[in-house]
Amino acid sequence: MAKAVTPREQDYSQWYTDIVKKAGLADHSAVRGCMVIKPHGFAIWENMRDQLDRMFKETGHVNAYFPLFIPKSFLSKEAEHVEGFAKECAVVTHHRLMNDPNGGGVVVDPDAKLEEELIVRPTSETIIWNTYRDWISSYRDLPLLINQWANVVRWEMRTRMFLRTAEFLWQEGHTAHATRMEAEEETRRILDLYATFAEEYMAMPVVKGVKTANERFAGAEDTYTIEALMQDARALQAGTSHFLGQNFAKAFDVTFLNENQKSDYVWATSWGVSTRLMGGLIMTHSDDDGLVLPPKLAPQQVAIVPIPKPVDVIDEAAEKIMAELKAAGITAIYDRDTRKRPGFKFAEHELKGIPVRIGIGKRDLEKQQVEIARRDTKEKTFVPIEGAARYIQDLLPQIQQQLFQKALNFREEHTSRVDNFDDFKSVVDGKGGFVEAHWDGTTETEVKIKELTKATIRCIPIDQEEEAGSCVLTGKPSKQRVLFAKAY
RNA sequence: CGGGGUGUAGCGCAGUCCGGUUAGCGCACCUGCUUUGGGAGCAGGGGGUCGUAGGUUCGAAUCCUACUACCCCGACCA
Repeated sequence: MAKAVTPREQDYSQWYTDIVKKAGLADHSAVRGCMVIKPHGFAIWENMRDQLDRMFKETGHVNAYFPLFIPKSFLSKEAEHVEGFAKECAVVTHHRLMNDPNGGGVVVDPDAKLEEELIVRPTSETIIWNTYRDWISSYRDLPLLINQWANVVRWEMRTRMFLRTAEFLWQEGHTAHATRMEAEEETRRILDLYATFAEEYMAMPVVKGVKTANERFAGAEDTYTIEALMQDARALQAGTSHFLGQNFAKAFDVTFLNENQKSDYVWATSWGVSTRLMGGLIMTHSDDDGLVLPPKLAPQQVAIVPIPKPVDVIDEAAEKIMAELKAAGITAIYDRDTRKRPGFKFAEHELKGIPVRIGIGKRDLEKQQVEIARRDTKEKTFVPIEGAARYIQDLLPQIQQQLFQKALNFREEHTSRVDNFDDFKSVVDGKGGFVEAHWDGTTETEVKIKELTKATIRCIPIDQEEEAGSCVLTGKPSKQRVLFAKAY
């Protein structure tokens, strides 16, 4: 029986870490703040990555790869950018080790000091724009639509698996355009792409919006975001798309000749999603029995379990269903390991989040039926063996849809509209979730609210009507509600 | 960087306050038999520089000092 999951207590963090470990997704590593992504976790990430990659390519983007190391001087060329990232950079200062003259192990060779220190990229804007300068000279070179899949390092003080690790995997898109409007369109196009991916593949509802100046990416003119709500009613920034204006073009002197033979700086965007999405996926759907995966991202969508153990007739039936599933484009495993008993396999597959299980026993075969169990609802049903593959083909999209709907219902139940500060505080401290409230538009008020409640402005939602009101803290006039929440 | 906690077998822990045979338990692992429709049972077995270094003591997992690693809570951030 699936237990209701409302792990709002302090042990939510432990619950989350347990699932990550027990489901075989990742582990703490020998290096502080870094994690080992295990095969099951990586397989899910690969599915996400492949789908995103397809979507990028469908919208005209191509992949490339830029260096891991960034000369220190590059980082300081864009003033806000360096200020945003300086505090969390790993720096390479030497290129050689030597045996410790005082005995023992090895030490850094002082003679191998680098003339210019190298930063391990926390993001690649600087080295990419330094490169783009040479790639762009004419409007015919534009737009330049490049994405890279890479790892980056941000030396965070506090880490959590997938949500915030010192090293993480991500994709970062960096585009150059001839006009402001084109770049703005690109920023929004990617935001929509991210939202589509989150909702249709991860079954994770998101709110699209704009960040306030205070929460904006270092060096951007506008930062767009998708914000999701986790099961402990805290918000997660799941992806960002930045309109960079001409900031980086100016910092790295990237100009082009337009059709009127006039030189101009290019307009830029950058955007990214990371392995943090894995954290979002886990925290959106999991229950006390482990991970729950949406069918579209599950490395294996179906697990077939022989009950109690594989014998010829069961093998035969399983192989037949496997072939039918494969023909329908459904991935399945037949778990005929004779060393584990059925109950163990059930629990193991549930822990790993495999969306559907087929149980085949001799008693079932006598009735020409198999048992089909859903991971998300734990419902079991018997279906005729002949129609099993067909049944699952219909079932998977239903599961996908219902996972989304369940998460959406949760979000709606945890979205509150408040008009005074007492209510604001009691909602933030109590049931949590998103709070729609008026804000006077100043950073000062935003910071004050954060100090008082720990809630931050997640975004100014895009798909929302304007509505006159007064700021929940200061009472000053406001044109639109913004979305507050405690966030990861 | 501040506050708290934990380092004992692959994993999870007890033992530490109050020092005293050979350091223990559960899971996992190995062998055998019996089992097998929701994480099998019984019997036997293997595996430990008790985080590191020093100190106190006849004797240290246990007491003292320093160091170190990791986890949790803050501040920072995708």
